[in-house]
Amino acid sequence: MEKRPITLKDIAKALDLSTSTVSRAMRGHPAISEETRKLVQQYAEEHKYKPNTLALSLRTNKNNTIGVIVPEIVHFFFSSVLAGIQDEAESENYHLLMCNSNEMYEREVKSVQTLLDARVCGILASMSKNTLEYRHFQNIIDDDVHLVFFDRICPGINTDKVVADDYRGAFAAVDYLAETGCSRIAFLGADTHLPISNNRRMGYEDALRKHTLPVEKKWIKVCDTTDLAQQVIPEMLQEENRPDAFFCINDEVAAYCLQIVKAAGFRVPEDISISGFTNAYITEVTDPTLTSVDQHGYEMGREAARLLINRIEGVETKKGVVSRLIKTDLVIRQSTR
Amino acid sequence: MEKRPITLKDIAKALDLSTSTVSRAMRGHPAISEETRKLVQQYAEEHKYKPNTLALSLRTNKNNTIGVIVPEIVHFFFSSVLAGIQDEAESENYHLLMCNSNEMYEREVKSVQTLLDARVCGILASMSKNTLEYRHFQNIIDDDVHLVFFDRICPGINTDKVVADDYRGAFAAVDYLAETGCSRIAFLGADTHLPISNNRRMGYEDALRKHTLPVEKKWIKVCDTTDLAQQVIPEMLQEENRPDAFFCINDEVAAYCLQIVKAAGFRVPEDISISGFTNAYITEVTDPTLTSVDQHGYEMGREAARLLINRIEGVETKKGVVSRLIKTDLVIRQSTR
DNA sequence: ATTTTTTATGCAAACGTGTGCATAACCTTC
DNA sequence: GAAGGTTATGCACACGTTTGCATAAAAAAT
Repeated sequence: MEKRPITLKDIAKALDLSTSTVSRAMRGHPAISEETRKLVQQYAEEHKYKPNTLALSLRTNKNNTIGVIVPEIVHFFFSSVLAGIQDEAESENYHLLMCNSNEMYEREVKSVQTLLDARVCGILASMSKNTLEYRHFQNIIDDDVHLVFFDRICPGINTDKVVADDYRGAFAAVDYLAETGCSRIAFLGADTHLPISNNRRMGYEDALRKHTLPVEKKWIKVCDTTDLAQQVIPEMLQEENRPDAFFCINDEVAAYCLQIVKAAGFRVPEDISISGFTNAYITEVTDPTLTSVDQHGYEMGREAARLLINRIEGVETKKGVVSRLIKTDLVIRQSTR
Repeated sequence: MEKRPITLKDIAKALDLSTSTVSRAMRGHPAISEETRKLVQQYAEEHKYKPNTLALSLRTNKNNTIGVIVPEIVHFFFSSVLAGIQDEAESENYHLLMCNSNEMYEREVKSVQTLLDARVCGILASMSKNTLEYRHFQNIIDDDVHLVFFDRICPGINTDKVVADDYRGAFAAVDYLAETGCSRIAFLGADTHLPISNNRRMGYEDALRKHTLPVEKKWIKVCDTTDLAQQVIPEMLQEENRPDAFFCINDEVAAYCLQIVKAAGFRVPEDISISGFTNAYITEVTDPTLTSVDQHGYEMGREAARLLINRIEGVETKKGVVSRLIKTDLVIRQSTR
């Protein structure tokens, strides 16, 4: 009844050879005669021999698996990154162990534990929003497991990272807004401890300065969820000196911003311009369609996976930290003039 | 330099015991004295002993890993399912090995191979659109690996499945369209060999019959991508007897349909009603927002994972095929009257 | 005091591979 | 024909666990 898969030992017994000979024959060791090599390989082929990866892993202490921790799965950007990681890993014959922190610190810690217990060769991680304690990430490094951060890097940990060029993306978008006549440009960002938000804000501010526009505190808000959008944006619209453009940290906020602005009776882009960030699918279905900054998540995923694999296999030998920057591209649609 | 993780053997040596005793002490075997048990467990705790899962897997021939094959990752519905699978697997201490067929038959076959080679305990799969040959799925069963299909089931393979109640979802949507005064309701579906499409079409037809509306061939089209939408919908709008409602197989097509219909000068929902399927994120950002049928992807993922794990652990003992139906819910928004 | 039972521990094999070393057989060379 | 070289194969162990069986020591029963 039980159909046990065929092993090297079985082949050895059947062909009256030792397992070592069979093992060597399979991997084309030079000290094996052409004759027996063919014999063994043919027999293996016929009986559909599959090396037991578990045994192999135990032997070599390498399981060819890399772990991924994302803060969210149902998310255009992160799923794009995941797709890139997946493709790169697959082409290099690595398996993918996926964990989802769900933007919760505790689950992030647990995910790290899970991956270390599974003895992965390396970990790709994007930090949860509310993670302020970094001990668990340090544990990875202390265990001599390679670690590469992508997008949401961890400021307290000194390790390789792949990030989008947030500064230039933000600069390009705000520069465009200013050039098309907007002068009161609001920045809807995330918590200041997140580098992605800070970098974009610097791009935003520098673009304003380039056009000699003032950097006003009241136009810079933490507003990175749709809930916050419902709360923050209406208030801003009611001020005597309301913004004439919104540069949003992500496309969801931008889409909600668009709805709120329209509902308040303003025309987009004639009265108010709006730009998002990510260039997610939804930018094409709003009315008007949304201008956004493409983050190239797929490429970021590929790049991060490649870097990690290079580290694992010793191809990347740089002693210090390797930082890769993924270019960002402004995609102009109808929500800006 | 090399920081080798501590093993049972190390503990044994340090405490001058045999590895077997240490092993038993760790797992609370009754034939071990309270004294040594505490001694061992404390030492293990202090030295942060972690059982080597690879060795364990080899020993028990179970690696506590389940494989998932999805046709697409950057996809609201599939990523929702993935999130559900992930949560359920994690709570049952199973790892997740993820594969992405990218709607390509060849990659699907390769993914199955990958997962079988990795010796997963079971596989969750949703079929690629253009898969017509089922040999690779049969291989899974022949290898005595558990297999559960979700959503896009494979008609030729006799195994457990979890699907949405497509029939009732479609029925509810079309019923609603008819009740709100639509009488020329178009069905934009997928290829007929996909059960999800057929089931929805049956729901569509039955709802029409309930309202004694004719089932017209010319209003039933294969149109499941945005590319096809651009091509099919304008033609339908130009006919003398144009549809006054579109029931679309997914929300992307519905969103594009909405754009096309609006661009052609029709009002939604006054002139033409539109309903999607899935209840993805985009339904809330279009203008008007989109009526859709919620497929509860997350629940489907959880249910599928639970069923698979029950099979693996022998909890689910039913001899034949287990079929689970996930309820669907019509969510009414502004694109219908 | 001897036998039986109980209790706690160790030995050795197993899971499927890979590899250093030994060895046997064959071939070359003088 | 013996020494040395080459070629092909096998032995034994290692990776880290678990587990059936044997066994030593202690306790209980006769």
